[in-house]
Amino acid sequence: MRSKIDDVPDQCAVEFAMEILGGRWKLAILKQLTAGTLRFGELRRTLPGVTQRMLTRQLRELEEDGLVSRTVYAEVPPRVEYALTEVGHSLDAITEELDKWGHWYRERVRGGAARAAGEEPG
Amino acid sequence: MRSKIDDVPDQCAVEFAMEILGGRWKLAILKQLTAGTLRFGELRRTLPGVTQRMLTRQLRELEEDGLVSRTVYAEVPPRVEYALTEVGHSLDAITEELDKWGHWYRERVRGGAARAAGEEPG
DNA sequence: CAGAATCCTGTACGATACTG
DNA sequence: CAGTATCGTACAGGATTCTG
Repeated sequence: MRSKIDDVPDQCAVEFAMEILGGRWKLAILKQLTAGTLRFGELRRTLPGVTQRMLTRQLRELEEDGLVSRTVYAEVPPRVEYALTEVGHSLDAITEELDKWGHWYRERVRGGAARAAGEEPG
Repeated sequence: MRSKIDDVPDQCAVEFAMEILGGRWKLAILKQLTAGTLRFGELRRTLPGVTQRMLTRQLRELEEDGLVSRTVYAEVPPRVEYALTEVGHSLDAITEELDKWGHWYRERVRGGAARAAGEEPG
């Protein structure tokens, strides 16, 4: 999913953004970390669907892209903490809105899709 | 990518949102349509990377999810217009911010990642 | 506890060709 | 023009096991 867009002109920055934020868990991870630092296990517990493998991989990619920082403590048992970098925090508003939208949309479809609109998520 | 989350509790709405908006082109498509109605070919031209097949599929899914409306005109040559529904428009702010972020991030990585932050995208 | 290693599968996505 | 129909592949994502 990375480094496919290089020569693409300016046109669609959303496309480019999705190269970074694509993947099923990325934005969810970022959302969880907006609240603050989390250990690997904690993060895992907040995302019931994700496996360790996927969580590890996505975190590594987010780290590579400079959105997440990874701090390893030389202790036993091991402790690894993840936090948003400054760049990562630049997405706080978006993940927040996405969360609200997801909530709103879920209620909307659960409650019957064809009811009168009027209450927007944002 | 659809209908995997059913029994998942309220916890992570971002995860749920990505079930709807996941896929490489969904959000880019939605962004393009914020400006207004577009024909299939027009839409295709604004997204240089996408194939007809993928564009068709993603549009169908967006239609199923009630984010996009599809209008077929009984003409020859055929004309099909796509537009955001009201629900689709509820994502305008998000796609807009995502676009700005993508732009900002791209400049950031292009210009050298380690420069002093301070100018946020939003 | 936080992972690395290994193996496996579904499907997202793509290229090409054909059609009303 | 706006699709469908086929065929094919890469990789996202998962299950399980092993380790410092």
